[in-house]
Amino acid sequence: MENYVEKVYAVTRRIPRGRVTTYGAIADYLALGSARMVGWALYQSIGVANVPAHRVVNRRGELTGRLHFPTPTMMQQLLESEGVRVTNNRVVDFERHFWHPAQAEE
DNA sequence: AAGGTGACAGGGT
DNA sequence: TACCCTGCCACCT
Repeated sequence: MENYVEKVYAVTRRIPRGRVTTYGAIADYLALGSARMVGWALYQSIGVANVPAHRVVNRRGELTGRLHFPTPTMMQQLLESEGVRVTNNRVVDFERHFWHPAQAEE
C-alpha cells in the first residue's frame, strides 16, 4: 500500500453489497489517523472506479457525504438499489446493516 | 509559519 | 435521540 488514501480505498472496496460501515470503523481498523482522515480520503475517491463510497456513513447512519457526489441524491439512490432503505438522509435499521472491516466478508 | 477547515467520533448533558 | 464541546490530523490559505 502506498499511502493512507489507498488503504481507505482497499477497505471500502471490501464492504459487502447492501452493507454499510462508518468512518470511525475504517479509521479504527487501519489504526491510522482519525475518522476525519477517512472522510478526507473518500473525498479524494470522487471519480475513482470501484470505490463504493456510498456505503460509508457517519456513526448515526447519516449520509453526510451525499453532497459530495455528482448529485445530492445519488448516494441514497445507490444504497436503495442495494436494498438499504434510507429515510431523511439516514439509513433505516443502521445497526442491522452495519459491517465492520474486521469481520469476515461473505 | 500559523491558523482555519472538514464526507468524524465519543462523552457529557 | 439530539445538541454541545473537545480531540483529531492532513491540507490549504
